[in-house]
Amino acid sequence: MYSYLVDTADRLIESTRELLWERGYVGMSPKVIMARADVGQGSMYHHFRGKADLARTAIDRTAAQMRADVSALLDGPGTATERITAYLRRDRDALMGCPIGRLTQDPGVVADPDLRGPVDEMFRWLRENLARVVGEGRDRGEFDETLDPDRTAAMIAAVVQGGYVLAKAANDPEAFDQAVEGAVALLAAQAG
Amino acid sequence: MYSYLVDTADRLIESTRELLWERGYVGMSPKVIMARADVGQGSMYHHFRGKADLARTAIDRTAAQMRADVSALLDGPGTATERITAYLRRDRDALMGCPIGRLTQDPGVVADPDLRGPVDEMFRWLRENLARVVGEGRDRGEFDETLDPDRTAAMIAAVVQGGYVLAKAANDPEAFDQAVEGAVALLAAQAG
DNA sequence: GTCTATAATCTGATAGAC
DNA sequence: GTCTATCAGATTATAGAC
Repeated sequence: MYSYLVDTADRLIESTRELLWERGYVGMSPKVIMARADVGQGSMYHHFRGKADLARTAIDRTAAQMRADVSALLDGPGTATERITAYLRRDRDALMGCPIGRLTQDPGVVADPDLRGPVDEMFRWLRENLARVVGEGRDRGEFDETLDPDRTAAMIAAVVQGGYVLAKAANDPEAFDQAVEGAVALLAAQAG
Repeated sequence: MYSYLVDTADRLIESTRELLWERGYVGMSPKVIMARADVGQGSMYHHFRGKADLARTAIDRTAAQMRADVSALLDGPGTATERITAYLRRDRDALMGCPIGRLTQDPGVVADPDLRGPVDEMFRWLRENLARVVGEGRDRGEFDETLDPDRTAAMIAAVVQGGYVLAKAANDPEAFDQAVEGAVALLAAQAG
């Protein structure tokens, strides 16, 4: 796997990113990371200090990618309502869950400030950007004046993260869609 | 710990319940379960077949307790709006997260039908009951006729589960409250 | 940079004595 | 019912040769 990636460190990082998503920090081992990257033990400990170092690098890369993806939607064309709806309805594999959000349930991540830090920053950034768009919509008269941007932003982010939980529990992506559409409908009703 | 519990099996179950909540299935080991319960290895393998058996028993007990707690709120007094708000604002240690919801992020639970089953049933039950109350509120004129009970129920359950994710990411219970209050405000606006 | 060897500890059990 | 002994394999590295 990852044979298309020439760089050894790069293959290790991609392997770690996938495993963090699939199994979390406590659920993955250096051995499995190396096997998936097709990299020997000596190479791994040459490029990284260990499991935590690899995880930190992988989390940073995933967070950066997510910021770019979300920015494209929230700063794209359309009204505030349209951009928020685009974020909510964004194409997702609901059964995979959120590669950053799942880390909040991981005792190994929560216990290590170096690992929790990027997760914290990511959600802080997300909520700020959602709140900004909600505020824009409110100022343009799309939403009621009384709508609180911060709370609404937190609700939107929570519905997405919770939607993954429902989908995984039911082993059915439809549960995610139901939650998202429930939120879209309430926001639309509020706008009208 | 658990010295007040006379029964050995009971102490093992309580220990497992706590560890599943704190560390998840892949993050806990029989050794730690036994140490916390102050029970020897021989006793543990006498009462249970192993880690999975213990976890199954612990999850069932936690799910039963949660059903009772939620029923008390949803089937209690008050309008539909009041009961749903009571569920959303229910006293919680947001930084602890949901003892059932966190299991959906656990590869060891998701991979084992015996362990995922009770989690699936719990959320199915929760969504059905929330949908029933939303439906009652709609029929009584508390909510707009166009409000979809199933989607709204999924949204409510998702906001709670996602609220835990935000709180853990920020290491601050306030994030949970923000998400919940965002949902309460949207539901209230819908009612008006 | 990559390889193999080594190691202390943990994991999740089984076996059999008491 | 509870105890200790034992076990094969995983975990998370370090050491030193190549």
